Amino acid sequence: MAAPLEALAEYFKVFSEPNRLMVLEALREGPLNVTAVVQCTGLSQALVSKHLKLLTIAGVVARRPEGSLVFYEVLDRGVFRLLLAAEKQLLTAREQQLSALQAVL
Amino acid sequence: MAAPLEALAEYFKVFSEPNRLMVLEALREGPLNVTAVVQCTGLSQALVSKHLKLLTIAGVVARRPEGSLVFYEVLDRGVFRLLLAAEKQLLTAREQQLSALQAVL
DNA sequence: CTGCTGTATAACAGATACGTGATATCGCAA
DNA sequence: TTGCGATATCACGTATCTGTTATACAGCAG
Repeated sequence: MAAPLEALAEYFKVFSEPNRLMVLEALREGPLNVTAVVQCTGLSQALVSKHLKLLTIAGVVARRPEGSLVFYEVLDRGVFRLLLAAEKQLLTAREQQLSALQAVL
Repeated sequence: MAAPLEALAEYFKVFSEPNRLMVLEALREGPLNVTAVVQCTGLSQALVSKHLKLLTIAGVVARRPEGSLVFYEVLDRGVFRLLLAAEKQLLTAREQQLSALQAVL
């Protein structure tokens, strides 16, 4: 039933780099080719290519060559729900850090 | 509205190590002191201490000294929902990798 | 105080990940 | 074929992370 913790950890690692999240955000509104993502994010082409490859291997995005361009697309928009859930949980954590701090002061 | 991607990435990083997830799982059923977590997980005492410190800094668990023992407790059980959501999303990603593979074969 | 248990930290080695610059490859046009 | 734009990969330096060993520190018993 439970995926091994190693697999889960690896999946979390996919979203644990800011630039990779930036690439994902660029793809939020629809498929883009590499150059478009580069312009969207301001990252170097080589770096974008690497992150896109990782996201592809992780099964988060799909690679679709079209002529001389290569388009990438988010496969399941559920990842954005996951990002949102994490962000919400992050805020909760920050809140509780604060109240823990107040309990001390 | 949106937390900076850096903060979000850092939060994901918290859950991106198998041993840290193992420590979290050990705390699922309630507060434990360090030695109990060590026994639960089979990890070394120093390592458990490190991971617990990280989880504390991240605001995921709380540290509560009790006599000569130190108990750690998950602050918001919502993290377990997050873990579950991620696991589900991971399975979805695997599925779509498979169907993409079938589309090629 | 001394000693003991539990916990935290320091220092280190090894592994892993990131970003860059250069280069290779692909697809197409002429 | 050559040339060109788009994408991928290689090689490298650097930084970050992990786990271990050893040590330090805290709290309590005697």
